[in-house]
Amino acid sequence: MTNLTANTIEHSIRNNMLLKHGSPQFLDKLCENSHTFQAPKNHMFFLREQQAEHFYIVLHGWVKLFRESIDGNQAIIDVLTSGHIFGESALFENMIFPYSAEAVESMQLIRLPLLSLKNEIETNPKMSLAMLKTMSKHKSQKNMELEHRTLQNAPQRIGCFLLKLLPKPESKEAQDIQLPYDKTLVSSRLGMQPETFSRALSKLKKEVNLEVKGGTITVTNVEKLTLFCCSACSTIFPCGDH
Amino acid sequence: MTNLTANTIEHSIRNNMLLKHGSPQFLDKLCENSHTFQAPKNHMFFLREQQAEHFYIVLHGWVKLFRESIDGNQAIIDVLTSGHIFGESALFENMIFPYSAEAVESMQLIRLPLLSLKNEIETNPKMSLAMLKTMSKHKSQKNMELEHRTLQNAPQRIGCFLLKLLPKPESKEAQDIQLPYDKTLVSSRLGMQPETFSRALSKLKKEVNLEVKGGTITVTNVEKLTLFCCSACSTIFPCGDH
DNA sequence: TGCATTCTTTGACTTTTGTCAAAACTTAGG
DNA sequence: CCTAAGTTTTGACAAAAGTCAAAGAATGCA
Repeated sequence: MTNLTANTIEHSIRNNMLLKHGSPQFLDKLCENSHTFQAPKNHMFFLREQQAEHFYIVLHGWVKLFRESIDGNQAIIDVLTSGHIFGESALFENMIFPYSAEAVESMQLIRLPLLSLKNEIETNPKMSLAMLKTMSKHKSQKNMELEHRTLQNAPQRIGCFLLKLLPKPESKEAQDIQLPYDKTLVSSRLGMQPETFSRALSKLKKEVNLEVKGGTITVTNVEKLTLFCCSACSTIFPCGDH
Repeated sequence: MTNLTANTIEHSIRNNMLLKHGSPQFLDKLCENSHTFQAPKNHMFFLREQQAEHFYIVLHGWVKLFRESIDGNQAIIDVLTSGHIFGESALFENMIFPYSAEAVESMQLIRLPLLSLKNEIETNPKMSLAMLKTMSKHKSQKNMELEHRTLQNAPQRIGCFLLKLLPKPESKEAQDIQLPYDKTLVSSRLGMQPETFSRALSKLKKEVNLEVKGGTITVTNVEKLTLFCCSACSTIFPCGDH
């Protein structure tokens, strides 16, 4: 686990994909008002509909962002790890969180004041352009996901998920993948039941020669996997959907 | 059909939800460089992957935005009508259109230079904030759609689609709805086959007492419809997903 | 180390959605 | 007014995904 010196924390703030575009004063203030902490597994950072005062940077571990239906089902919106921020969406939703956020495992984070970010976006054109870029990426990822739900079946969606985890996306040689979180969460991230996931993975395994041992998956034939998944899709891997 | 005086065209540009936040000079230039035209049914405005030079405002009629998979299936991204713009997404995708656009029926539009918009967003903070707002709305709509695909079945998705078309969303009295485009397109907009749509609509009809006559649907019991659809969802109608 | 908890897989079955073919219905043009 | 083309519905069946229950694995903690 990361050793949390003041330096690594500042680094995470100042080098964040989005935040780094802020003014020096903004970044200084942000660092000053940051609160670093450890959250245990299943910790709820906030609930949907709640008034938003902070946003978060993940230092270590995984968070899931989700919504719950009236009759008690969950829809996973995203699952994030180191370097990613969450909660910032409330900025554009009247300072109300549009999703709930829960720690998937014990994790380290930085909590930051949302109002500072709001102010910086509204007053620093560079920052609003950076936000625009970030948001646009999110949007096109959502479009991609929707396309996947429409055109791909369960084994194909799993294959696509695996492709994005390849350590060497460009290489065609056999590669090992480690599932980043448990299979139950992967399945709901992909919008299917755990049982469906399990069976679909077996099917995929036979279809494209995977070796599965727990959360470790060896892709023997990257090309075969790519063909299997991407033929149902509008782009062929590597497709920028990362 | 609208009578296309120079006035109505300028009005559509200057009062567009996004564009109206531009500077006077920008709007003047935009009006100057606008090209208004009529497109026949099935006209392709552009194809995905194509270099983008223009974006469009719909004056009349419906466009569909979509992608096509390698093996020939379509995923509908959106279906838009009067007042909406399309093609502008290329701005954030290296000036490459991320979807194809086709006229659903004979329609009227304005074609505008994308570079002007790009420049305005990059130099006018007000405009970039307006773009941010627009984009954020799109993003949260996509999240909503994804939630629907995850949690709702076919009849519920149709019901939800109908709710958004209610002339008096707040009122609970019986109301007539006119489907805005043909059922085949509605079904693919909702991510299902036409046959599934047809059967799911019959089911919905029985379940919540609809009267269906062609493209005209009478909702007798708004509350019942709401309950039927929204119980699978994280918010109850009217849910801001418009 | 060993138990308890949680995760994952499997089996049997149901429900939902898709597919293909044909019939019924609409609609626009001639 | 009638035909031709396109849209919508229906039937029969197939495939995909969900459900429920139970058995197997893996994991963490005491």
